[in-house]
Amino acid sequence: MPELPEVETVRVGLTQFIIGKTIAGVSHDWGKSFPNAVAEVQSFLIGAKITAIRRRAKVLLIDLDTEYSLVIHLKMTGQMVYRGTGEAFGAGHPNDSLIGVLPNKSTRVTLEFSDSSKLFFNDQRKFGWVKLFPTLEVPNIDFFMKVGPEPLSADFTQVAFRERFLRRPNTNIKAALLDQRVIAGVGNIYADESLWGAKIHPSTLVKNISAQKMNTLYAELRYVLNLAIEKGGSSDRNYVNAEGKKGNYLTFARVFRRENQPCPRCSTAIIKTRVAGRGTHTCPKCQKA
DNA sequence: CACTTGACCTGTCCGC
DNA sequence: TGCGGACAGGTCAAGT
Repeated sequence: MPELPEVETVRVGLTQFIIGKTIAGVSHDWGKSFPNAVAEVQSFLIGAKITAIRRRAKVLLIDLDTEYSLVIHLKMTGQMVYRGTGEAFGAGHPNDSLIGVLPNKSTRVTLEFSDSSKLFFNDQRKFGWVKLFPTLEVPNIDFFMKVGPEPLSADFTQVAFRERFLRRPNTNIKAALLDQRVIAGVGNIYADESLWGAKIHPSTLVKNISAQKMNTLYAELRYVLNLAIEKGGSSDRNYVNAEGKKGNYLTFARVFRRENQPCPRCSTAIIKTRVAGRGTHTCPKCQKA
């Protein structure tokens, strides 16, 4: 799913549902989805109470009072779906039409809490994972050592934005936006949406983009990320929030998944091409190569 | 070193 | 209706 706005939406939902709960049981059916040893899980997870839910880049962190944290990456198709005490886990649940009976064939990890409510990690493509780390070691995970700044943090300025990108002058701007070491949290949807907003062609080399255009991109990126959070993220296929509900951003999208539809600015038909190895949506008139 | 491609998986859609 | 191929929100490792 899951770019910054989707993971943030899940974080807010989980904060509402599972803070203060005690983990009573864990099960998983796919080693790569939850690679920690069983003994480790027993020692540091069972009986632990959830103290906080955090997000960094596209990664979700569930902090426990054992000073361990669950570190979760949803990759392309991951879901974290909560079902409360007294809610049906299958037939009868209000979200059945979307998610259906849980666990389902995509469920890789299930956490059961002491009040019998449950949290399901579903992941059709099995790229995602849940790992257990000592909370203090989380910042030392290789990914976190390399990842760039949060684009929505209050102290992330347009000057800092330009400086980060100028470290990759010979890369095309789309690849640079997707590179988590440059800035955190941007994926294919919001890369395309923000480049359309700034009228920049995705293949343009970073060094050939003016400071003024980069300032516009900074503003457009923050605009689309904030709007997407407000709309509960984008549900292109699998993404759902902690309640199992879809996000609404794509009804507002200007180019993503809108090939052959009119550009909202100039009515030219949106085209789909391939840039940086990814499906890429542009207006051929507004975004000149 | 910087940049690109393939691999990791399952499922769906599209053309023949 | 079946089958092969391309493609899907993300990262890594390996290749050039």
